[in-house]
Amino acid sequence: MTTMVSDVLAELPGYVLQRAANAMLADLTGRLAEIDVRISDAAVLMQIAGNSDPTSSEIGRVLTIQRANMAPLLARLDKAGWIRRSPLDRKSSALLLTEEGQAKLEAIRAIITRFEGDLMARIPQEHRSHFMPALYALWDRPI
Amino acid sequence: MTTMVSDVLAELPGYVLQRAANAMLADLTGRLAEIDVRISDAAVLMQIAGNSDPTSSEIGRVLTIQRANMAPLLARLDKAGWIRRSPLDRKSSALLLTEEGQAKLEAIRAIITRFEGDLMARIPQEHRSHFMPALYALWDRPI
DNA sequence: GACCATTGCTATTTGCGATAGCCACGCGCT
DNA sequence: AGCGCGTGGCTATCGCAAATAGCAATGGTC
Repeated sequence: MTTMVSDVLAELPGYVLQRAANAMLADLTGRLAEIDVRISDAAVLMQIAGNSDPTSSEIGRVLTIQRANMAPLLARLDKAGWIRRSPLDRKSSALLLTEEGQAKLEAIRAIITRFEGDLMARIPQEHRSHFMPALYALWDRPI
Repeated sequence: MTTMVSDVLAELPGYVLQRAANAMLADLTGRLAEIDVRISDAAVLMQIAGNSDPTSSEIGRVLTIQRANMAPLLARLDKAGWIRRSPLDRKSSALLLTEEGQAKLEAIRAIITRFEGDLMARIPQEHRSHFMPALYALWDRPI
């Protein structure tokens, strides 16, 4: 008995969205694992690099990661030697990439660029230009 | 100082896909919570209803849920009185919906139907018909 | 009848997110 | 200047989904 069971959910948009996101995530997770980076690491490093003197809370706000969850994440990045904190006042610190962090970031960027290219390439070209606009419509972006 | 930090990842398709999926998931989770159902519950119940005498492993295979993770999930559904097991042989059992399970399923279907409608409605109509085909291209469907 | 894959399960771990609570600091208000 | 509210950074803990390892027993195949 092979698979007499059919996926009756396969035509539900929400379900298919979830499956697609999962497949994408698994792929990217695997690619980043080869340089010992998690997706959340990559996201935070890229946000730090792309903004000037961001604080932990600010990064958390853009990425929708709560302060409480930023703490251990940043601790890992710190321990890995990729970021460092530079006090802005007695309360908050700016996050900065170290030399090692910059190097790691370049490796990450290379992987991401290739990954996003591969991703879009999988979408038949007649649908490709509609992909991002459709997704934006579903993402409740906080401004 | 409001939010001087911009989301530099916002143009990456994979990232936006993930954000859209998250928004969708959060919405559906909330709607199903009102009838005390989790998304995974709903998925399993719908698969059981849509196939004849499926076993736990078969359902797990279509939904990509490992056997080990099916066990506690089914235990919950069983405890809730929504499913029951009918032995096929001494090794496997067919999963069946109870009366209560059928009733719950109807409530689930109502919510899902509405949800999927709302979801598609958010997508500007010029992109709408491209949505599912694009996602299918990303989902490595196991036949 | 023997062997091997499969079934259903327990137990444990990891990743990610959410909640609650803490202390200290800054900022705006009067 | 002083007060108080909101915020920043953090610890600790929980929930959920998924993954791994291992196990006993069965079914199917040769």
